[in-house]
Amino acid sequence: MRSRAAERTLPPADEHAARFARQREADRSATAEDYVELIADLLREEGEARAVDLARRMGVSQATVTATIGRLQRDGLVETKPYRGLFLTAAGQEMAAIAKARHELVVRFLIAIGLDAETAEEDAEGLEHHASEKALAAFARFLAMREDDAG
Amino acid sequence: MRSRAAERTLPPADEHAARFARQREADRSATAEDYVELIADLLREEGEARAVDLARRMGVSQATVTATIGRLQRDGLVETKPYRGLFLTAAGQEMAAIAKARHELVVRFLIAIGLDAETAEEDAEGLEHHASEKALAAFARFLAMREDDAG
DNA sequence: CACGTAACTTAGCCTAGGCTAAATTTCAGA
DNA sequence: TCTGAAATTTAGCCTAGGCTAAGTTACGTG
Ligand SMILES: [Mn+2]
Ligand SMILES: [Mn+2]
Ligand SMILES: [Mn+2]
Ligand SMILES: [Mn+2]
Repeated sequence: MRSRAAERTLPPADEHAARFARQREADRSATAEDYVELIADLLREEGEARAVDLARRMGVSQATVTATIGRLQRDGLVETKPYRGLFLTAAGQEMAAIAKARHELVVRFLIAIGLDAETAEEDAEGLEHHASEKALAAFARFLAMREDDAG
Repeated sequence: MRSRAAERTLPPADEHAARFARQREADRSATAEDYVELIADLLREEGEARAVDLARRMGVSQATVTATIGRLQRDGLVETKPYRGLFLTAAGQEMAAIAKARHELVVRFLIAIGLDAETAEEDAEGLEHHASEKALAAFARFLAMREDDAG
């Protein structure tokens, strides 16, 4: 009988720990992903990506942007020409493309299950960093299936 | 014609910033949620919640657990009787209940859209902290609808 | 009952990512 | 060309959340 495992037991400790470790890993890469995605968007839509605009759009001080950009440079994702705005390395462009594709997939999926567009965008900004490849594939399948029905 | 807004424009800066701010807020509360949820699980399933077990299951050192518990105590979520394990305050129990319900809703939803149980658990550990109330409601609707179909 | 081990805490360190205030640099307009 | 405002950087600070190593404390067992 047991309706919906209310007495779900705890997983093995090491497996449990691995889940949290994966989550911490995702948290660490989230900032880099958001920054390179934003830089790519600004380059495409405004022609240049300035630190001021990053600060404004991230809701953060310019000093914070400078520090973060320093880390992104150290990690080979961003290049700067002093007082000339920001550019993405090949690695940065690749990360941005992946981040953007993932972001848009998550948004479309959330809208498909009934969220309004603005909430979908808000939630996607966080959710995108924690969805595994398998989850993204499931989202894509769901969207594809839905299009078939509409076909 | 335009198939799927490839030229999606950037949102207003303040709205954009608000999304990131919300995400940072969610990140800040994630640790507390995971800890109180785990403490509640351990209390229920093992009868007590020891710091050692938290460390093992979180994949973190005992010193880290001590420090984190200190913050949770400061924030009125946890109580400790020295060398007697951990307990939740009323606020802690409430947060744990909400976290657990949300966790399970996310897991069920992920399974419903085609994820295997283990991946669902892994992803839920991160996703749960970034799904808005509206998103959770959409997940619940989806599950309810699915049960109707099966009915 | 004492004593070794496990549990816990403390001390000291680190990084990411926030902040403000104070330089510094660039650039456009008078 | 000069000069002031805007953009950027630097300096100095903070918290969360990690770590290791070195104490302390409690407890079960011989
Ligand atoms: Mn994001
Ligand atoms: Mn994004
Ligand atoms: Mn979690
Ligand atoms: Mn959880």
